[in-house]
Amino acid sequence: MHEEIINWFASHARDLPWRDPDCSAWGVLVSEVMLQQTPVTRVLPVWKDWLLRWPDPAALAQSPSGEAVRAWGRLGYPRRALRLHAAAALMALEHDGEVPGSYNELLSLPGVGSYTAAAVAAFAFGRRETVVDTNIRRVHARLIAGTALPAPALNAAEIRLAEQLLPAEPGQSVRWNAAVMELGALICTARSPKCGQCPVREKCAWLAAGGPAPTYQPKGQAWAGTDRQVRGAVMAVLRAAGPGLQRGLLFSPAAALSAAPAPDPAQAHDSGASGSRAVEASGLTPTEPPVATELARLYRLNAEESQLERVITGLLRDGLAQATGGGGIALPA
DNA sequence: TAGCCGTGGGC
DNA sequence: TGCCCAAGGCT
Repeated sequence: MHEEIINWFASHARDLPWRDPDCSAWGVLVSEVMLQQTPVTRVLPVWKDWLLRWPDPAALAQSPSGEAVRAWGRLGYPRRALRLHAAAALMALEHDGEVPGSYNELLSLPGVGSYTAAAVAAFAFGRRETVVDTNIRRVHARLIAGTALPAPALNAAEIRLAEQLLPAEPGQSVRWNAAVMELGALICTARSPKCGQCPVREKCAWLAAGGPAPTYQPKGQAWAGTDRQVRGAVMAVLRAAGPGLQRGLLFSPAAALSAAPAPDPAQAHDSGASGSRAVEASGLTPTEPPVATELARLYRLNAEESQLERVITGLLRDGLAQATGGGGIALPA
């Protein structure tokens, strides 16, 4: 089983820049943090820009945290950018500007949990670590346990299984971790697995059992109308705006209506500029076209003032508002 | 531990 | 069209 999966990996692995032997440990760490809950295709361009701009932890630590949040763009979960910046500052201060190589040192960095610590120790430093991510959990569930999906939450039995399956030799253990993860990402996928292309389909307990359905219903996350949706829209405004964003702009329906881009897609390219003029005309504050566009997106959500207040409080609590220069939105209008 | 935290592509 | 899901971490 190990040989078949590792051989499959040798011929089918994606050519990803953070897998290049010349990629720095910093590059690996940045990739792992960006890849937390975010697909590879969306990470790639941001990762490349990020490493060109900040080739090592010290470089990032010397930039304001808001720059990290803006460079993060629309990858999602922007607190990751803040934590990566904090991790860079900590590495500059306590690790001589280097990414530490041990699991425990990595685990102590903000935004680095058990998965990321193990992955960086393994993939950047060649260590023998038990890496357990969602792909590996799913492959183990099917191949070994014979179930369609892993348990709703990671448990001790899964970790023990992963430890038992990990090859003893460090180099082989690294390849095994990467190979099982890649198998889960490309073949043994959550939705419609490509069992016909699987190198270990003959050994799969789930297939042998006839591919039984999941025994529980994964609960989806609500989105429309939630604080998360509003928070994302406010964050987009904060990223687009420079320091000094006016609180009133976030709450004003007048600015909302006038800043709204034309619904006609043919005129959509013009929406930013016209929105900007409209916002300026509303007398609230001078602003930039991208700000007007993001304001318009926020207003179309029709959030109640109480919801906006709650979301802004959360962004202040997390430090995201201050980092982007929008700390002033805490003040009364 | 369960709930929260963004975003957009694919089915 | 919605809904599902993606190399999780933190509280």
